Amino acid sequence: MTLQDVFNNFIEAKSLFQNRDVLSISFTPESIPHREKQINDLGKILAPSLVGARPSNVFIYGRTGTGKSLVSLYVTAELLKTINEKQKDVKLRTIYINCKMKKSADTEYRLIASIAKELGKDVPFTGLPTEQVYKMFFESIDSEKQTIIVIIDEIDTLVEKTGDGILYNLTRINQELKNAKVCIIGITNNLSFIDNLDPRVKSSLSEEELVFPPYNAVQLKDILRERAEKAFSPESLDNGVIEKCAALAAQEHGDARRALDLLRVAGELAERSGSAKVMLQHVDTAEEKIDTDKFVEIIKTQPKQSQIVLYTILRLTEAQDAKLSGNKAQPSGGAADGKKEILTIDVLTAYQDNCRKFSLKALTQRRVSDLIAEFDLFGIISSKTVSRGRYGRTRVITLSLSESLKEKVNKLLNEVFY
DNA sequence: AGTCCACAGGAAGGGCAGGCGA
DNA sequence: TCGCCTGCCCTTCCTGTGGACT
Repeated sequence: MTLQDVFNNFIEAKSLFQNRDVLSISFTPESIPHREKQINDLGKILAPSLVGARPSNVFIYGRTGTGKSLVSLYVTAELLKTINEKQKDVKLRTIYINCKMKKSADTEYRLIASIAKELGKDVPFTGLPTEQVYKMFFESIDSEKQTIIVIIDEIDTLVEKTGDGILYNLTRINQELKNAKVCIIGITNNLSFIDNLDPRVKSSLSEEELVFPPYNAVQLKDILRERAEKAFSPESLDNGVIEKCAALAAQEHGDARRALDLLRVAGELAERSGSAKVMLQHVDTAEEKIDTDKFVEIIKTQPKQSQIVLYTILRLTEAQDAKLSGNKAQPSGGAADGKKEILTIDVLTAYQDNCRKFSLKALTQRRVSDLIAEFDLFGIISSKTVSRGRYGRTRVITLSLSESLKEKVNKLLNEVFY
């Protein structure tokens, strides 16, 4: 089959999808099922902006995919709509910033610069003193009588990196403004985040608090059904597909994003395989594919030093597995003898060997320790610090990749180093 | 009860790249 | 071009830690 055939087939084939964008994360639906209470609560809190008053700052908690960002965007959009229709003399602006977007708002400078940019000020990515950026920011908001609602998504990422000084500055901002009023909506999925904040920041940022509980399987099913109706052509889904996606995502702390991803990827897989319907097995494959893609993408984008650390852990795990299966073959040896755990020192020495092998400069133990911790955070390995008494404290490291994923990562890293 | 191990992980700061204004 | 600023990656130095050993 030539590439032209592939394209022709794609054009001619009856698509399972009507509008696949409906299943993407960035799609804003007309209604948000099972979030009526949160929408109303947030609406009540933000309503003062309709008459030009400053709403209380709000803090929104909830795990990923519980609709926090969606509800915030929805409510602010509705506010703007209402103002356009009924309160034309009131000026309201809303700004949405996601701190997890790398290089856009993960430092104090970048956050302020992003907000200022949204307000039409041209601020360079870097180069100016932070104080000057603040000044530009103040000027841009205080230039007229207006209310500005700033939604800061993944606010914990920002504070983790830069400390809570920036939140202190932001929550105090209203005392310095003459014309404008600023309201901050902080969104986080880290439930213990606010407890670690400076008490002054804590009290002013969380004047109001909203909690978004996870969706259960039934609610996820409703959400999926509504989206699927718009996303897929009629009769494109086999019985039980939606239920399965909902159930799988419900296991994963009720993450609607995950449910939508599953459905979308299952649909794409079905379409690619030429199936007339999305079947249950497509959902299974989709689940595996999503996990694989996530990990492979993370590993691919890591710097070389991180990759070599992971490569080392992979080699050590392999060597250990080989040893274990060797012991099984000859039971006299006893499995316990062969079961050597992988410790920080093992990784470090093997890593240094590998660096020599690939002519790379080896990093210090301190840094390698951080890289190992990063992989733990990604969920690629799992490590547990254990105290071995007289033999010190160390980390026991195990690879948490499935066999098929291990193979893929292995291939990827081999390509990088050979 | 005290010691000691082998780290974990915090703090401080160096060096470099990228970007700005003068 | 120079001086200045920020972000990032990294090192150095240091303190803290939990449990086996003495």
